[in-house]
Amino acid sequence: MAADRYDAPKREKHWQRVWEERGVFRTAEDPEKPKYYVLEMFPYPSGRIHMGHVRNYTMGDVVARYKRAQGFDVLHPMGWDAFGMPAENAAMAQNVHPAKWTYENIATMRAQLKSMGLSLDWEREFATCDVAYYHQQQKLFLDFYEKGLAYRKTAKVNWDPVEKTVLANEQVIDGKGWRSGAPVEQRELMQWFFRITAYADELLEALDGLERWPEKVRTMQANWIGRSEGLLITWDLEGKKLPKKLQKLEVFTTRHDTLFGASFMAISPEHPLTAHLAKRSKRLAAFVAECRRMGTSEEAIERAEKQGFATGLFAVHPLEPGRKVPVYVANFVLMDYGTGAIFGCPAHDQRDLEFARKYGLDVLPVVIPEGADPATFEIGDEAYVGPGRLANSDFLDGLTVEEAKEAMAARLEAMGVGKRSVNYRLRDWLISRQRYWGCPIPIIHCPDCGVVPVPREDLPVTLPEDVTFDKPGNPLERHPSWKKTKCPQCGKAATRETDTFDTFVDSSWYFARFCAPHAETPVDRQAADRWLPVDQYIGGIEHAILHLLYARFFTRAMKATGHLGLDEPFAGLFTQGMVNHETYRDKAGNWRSPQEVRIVHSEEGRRAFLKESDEEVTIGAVEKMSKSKRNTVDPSDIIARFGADTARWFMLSDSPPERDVEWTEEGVQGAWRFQQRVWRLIGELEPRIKAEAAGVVGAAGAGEGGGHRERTPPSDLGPEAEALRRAAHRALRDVSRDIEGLRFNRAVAHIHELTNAISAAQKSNTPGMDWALAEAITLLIQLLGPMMPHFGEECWARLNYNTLLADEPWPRPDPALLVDDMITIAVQVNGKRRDELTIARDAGREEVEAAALKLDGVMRAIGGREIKKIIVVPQRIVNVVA
RNA sequence: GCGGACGUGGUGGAACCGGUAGACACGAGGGACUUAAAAUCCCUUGGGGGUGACCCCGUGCGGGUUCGAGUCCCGCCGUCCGCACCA
Repeated sequence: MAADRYDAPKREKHWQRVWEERGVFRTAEDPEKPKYYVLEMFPYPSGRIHMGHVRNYTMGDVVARYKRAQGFDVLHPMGWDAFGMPAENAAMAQNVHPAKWTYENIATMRAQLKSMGLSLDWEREFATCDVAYYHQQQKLFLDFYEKGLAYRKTAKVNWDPVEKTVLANEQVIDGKGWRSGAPVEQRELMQWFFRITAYADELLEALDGLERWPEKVRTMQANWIGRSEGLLITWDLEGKKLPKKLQKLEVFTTRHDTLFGASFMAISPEHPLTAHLAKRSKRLAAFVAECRRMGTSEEAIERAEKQGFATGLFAVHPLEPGRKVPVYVANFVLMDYGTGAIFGCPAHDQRDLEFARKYGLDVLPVVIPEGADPATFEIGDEAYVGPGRLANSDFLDGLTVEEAKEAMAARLEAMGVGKRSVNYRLRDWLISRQRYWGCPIPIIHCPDCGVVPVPREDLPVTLPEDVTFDKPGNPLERHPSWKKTKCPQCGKAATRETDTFDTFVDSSWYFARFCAPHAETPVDRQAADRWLPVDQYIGGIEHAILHLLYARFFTRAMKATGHLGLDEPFAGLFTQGMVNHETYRDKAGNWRSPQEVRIVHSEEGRRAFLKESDEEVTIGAVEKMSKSKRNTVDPSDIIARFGADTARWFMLSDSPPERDVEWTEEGVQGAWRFQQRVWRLIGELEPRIKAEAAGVVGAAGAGEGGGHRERTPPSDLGPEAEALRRAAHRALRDVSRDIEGLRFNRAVAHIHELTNAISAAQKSNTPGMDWALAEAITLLIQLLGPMMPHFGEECWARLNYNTLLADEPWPRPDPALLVDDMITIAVQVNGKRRDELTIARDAGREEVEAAALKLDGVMRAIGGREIKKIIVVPQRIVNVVA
């Protein structure tokens, strides 16, 4: 037996070499064929691949191989999202240059990916930190800048005073820098932005057309863009002398129907009016400082109590000049949404209600729910936000909320104090990073000419290599000479922009670059027009919002600058689930890795023990693989032990791809056993199907030319051989359908079924069985080929085919074998299944009824009662109502 | 709080348009082979009852629509995810 084991790790290297030598997966660029672009989100070169990559790239590879076999010209490239902070962190920690660190990681990970046997076109590989790539990105930036899609403005940033650097929100923990631990300051810095808000509406509307995107992602993006229609209302201010600019206060609202319920105004602590007032009030200045302090911590803001500061100012109600409401500075009003000022209507907004209760302000209901009495309707602890009719509201009384909004908007617009307006939650994309390991922003600052783009002929602006990471701050900023240059316009001494791009910029157009990765322009228009959009994009749900939204924006911006001819980059999107694993903890409370643990199945269930000491460890929750919980499994270990095909097969088999999968040793073993089982099966069948060589193996092996293979079965097939043929062709239909729909777990189940059918049929020696077995096993190998590609080749060769399985066309089922003449349907009595009926597929209603009523189980269940009705659903079910 | 998804055996999960619930796999139990183990093969495996053919119950809980509901509708309970003072 041992001799008949398939030695996966050894044979996999062989087939990888064969594919590479023959250039099997080089993109054909054959205009005769229909194109198919399948792309997985490219990895960050962190050092080693993890199981999440294995899952992601296996799925993409199955699709790529399947589509190739279907006759598509497939583009399936790979690259590296190679800029970013970890390289700089490594530089600081280990004194290694970010470039060296990054390219070494890439080399390691490339080798790991190659060991997976992915059908990638490696000739198109690039890293975003390659000068050749970021050179093109700088060109794109200049084009965007000229179109007004990139601009500079001051913005508040999280500043770490020790590291002397800007921190991303997620790097601020409890108001302190994640590395330094120093309290983070809010600083105003000049920053670069992309004008993504210019496309807010378009990005939102186009979501409807993305039919092959998960509903969930579309919803998330829609919420992120957060469009709301409302009204800008201008109020006059009284009570203090104010400079002219500040005498009017503009607010944005979506509930202008409740204007008659207004009882206060609130402005943001960062509002210009606040700033003006704070100059004359120490107490207000202190209040503002307090709000700012709270503002640095995301958590603190969450449940912070509503607080206000009465300014002494009053706003005049636009429709009732006699009515004046107090103006507060309030900590819950955001400066960067709307106008940074609101009017408060406590009866119909929960926040306003809490605020009003705290400061003793009026709560006047103006929307009355259907059926309630306006005279007695009162607001308690909860604001009423539902539908109803207006009351206490002058000309709006009796109108519905929608009608009242319309009437109010019309009235205020006519008076010149209202303006219909659309607001978005989406803000412009801040792309400046004060870091070294990123694409330099190709701009020069001249004391006389101001902001001057680097002339195109001077591109690329490359990163200096001689940088140090021993001090905090941006190495580009403190480099002795790099930023010193001359103004391209006036020739005077000037400085380079030292900000680099957010790495999301790099990943926003890489899919377009893959179409022609060596082009002298960012995108080769002809290649992009052929290949884009990406037909199937596969990646993690964590990129549902930012990466995918930025890529959608980039595609539009690149269209506006003539680089692309389409709006949406990804026609189909699939988001795969995570890879999880059990966690283990020893008695001391330390996390233990799966490699250190032995699992025992006892009567009380599963127990875990340390291999080294036999100490029992507690089995904890199944969680996402992470270094901190030590519940990771290294793909290379698995590949070395079982082979890549086993890892791939397991990744596809257990869970629906969009859901999380739990990596288990038992599951891997099961996958490995299945592979060995098929191998043994072929070994056992070899003598029988070799005898049929002329009929199936030889004839099929001789087939050439990309079409599907015609097989002519012998005319004397017995019923058992016929049944096997049906099972095989059904499996072919089902697996094809499941791969098409990315339901890999179901495809695997159907392959198992076919394997079981072959195993069972193997025992039979009835007429034609040898031929049917040869056909079934051939189809089996073809079906599992995209999932276990090396093993597929090995089996294909063993079946004496003289082609590469990777070059084989996908087989087509024989339609005649997919319909049965005789079918078995259930027969119910009063909705309960009592028997089943095997009958000719095309039997008529009367025939079915008569046969059903004669069944033992049916007669017993009716028990002599009167039959009221018989429902016959052809080829489905019979239900006798008695 | 708002938005969304989901809830099926010991486990992961199947079940198309409302039509035989539990495919397929893992795990478990029993048996064969073996000196023994591993590997492999065979049988059993939702719960309960019956010698048996069979019968009853069963898809988170409670109702409803229907000849028929895991699937549709209403109301709960629970889990997960996203957003979170967005005016």
